[in-house]
Amino acid sequence: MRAARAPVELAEAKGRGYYSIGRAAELTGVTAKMIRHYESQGLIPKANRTVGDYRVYSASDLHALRFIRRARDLGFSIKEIESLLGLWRNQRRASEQVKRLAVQHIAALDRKISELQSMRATLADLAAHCQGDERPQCPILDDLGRCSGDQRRK
Amino acid sequence: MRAARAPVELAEAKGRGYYSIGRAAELTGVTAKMIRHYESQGLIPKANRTVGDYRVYSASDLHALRFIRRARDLGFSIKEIESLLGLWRNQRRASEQVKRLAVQHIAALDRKISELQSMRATLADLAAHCQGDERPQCPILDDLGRCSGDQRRK
DNA sequence: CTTGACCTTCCCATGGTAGGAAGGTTCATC
DNA sequence: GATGAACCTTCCTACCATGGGAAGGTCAAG
Repeated sequence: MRAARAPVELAEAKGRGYYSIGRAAELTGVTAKMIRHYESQGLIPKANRTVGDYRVYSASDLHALRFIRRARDLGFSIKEIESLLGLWRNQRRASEQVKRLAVQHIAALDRKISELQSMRATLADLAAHCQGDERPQCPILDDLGRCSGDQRRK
Repeated sequence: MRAARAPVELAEAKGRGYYSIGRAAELTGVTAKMIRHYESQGLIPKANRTVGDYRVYSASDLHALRFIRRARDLGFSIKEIESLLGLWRNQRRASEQVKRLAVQHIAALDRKISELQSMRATLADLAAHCQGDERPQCPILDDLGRCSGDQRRK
């Protein structure tokens, strides 16, 4: 029997309900690469290691990884996820703070969406006027090449 | 008719209708940084230089830069712009080729848009159920932390 | 000749993800 | 107890478009 906090062997860790990084990746949908990356960025705490220096993850570590995965699927940036994780772990948070982050993010998504929609509309309009045949005449290129109004960026 | 390809002085170049990189940037909305970058990437040909090694741009160079700027505003990638520029310069292109690129890009924009819309919808739904008050109970965090279905990536 | 605006090149950073090389660990099977 | 596969380790590179900044050269005007 090994003394308390000394690094353990992989098999033993598994027996105690720990998971290797590959298994954690499978179970959470976050690649092993990204788990290491998040650790190096400080988004998640440094994982415990076995004697062979393998990372091991507990069920609650997996829980956090799933949280991250889900938040990324919703388009939150790593910084935002850092905040969300903080609130998640803080039992005394006010849901108002969480909602504020969510609402801000919704607004950001809306901005992105309407930006893309405006591109799409312009391009669809151009394409609609293009014959799309073997002739060289093309309103799309004509438009792209035209000297348009204000060239200066915001 | 200008005698040779010998580099000229800046003042002389300006007199002949050439523009410095800073001026070109102002006039096209493409920053000087990006103009150099595009040149290094081969998107635009190497600029002519003065004896002092300053880049100079002709009116038609500016035209191409505006083309690039406009295409980027429409969300085309550099690779796509490379193709578009090729077609633009080729007087014998078929407008069909241009249209195909445009249509493909519209489809890509549509995919992005609906991806963002789906994120937005999920998040708005979560936010709608969150009281947003001083209490810690929060459906947004609850959802993020919940073990959802299939974690494996495509 | 000096000043200051403008230019040059070169390096570094962003953000999120992935690929790969070179080498060590674990574990099951012979 | 050796071998080989599967897995892990660290470290470096790349993507894409953009921008920041340093160190130094060029140019026009005073």
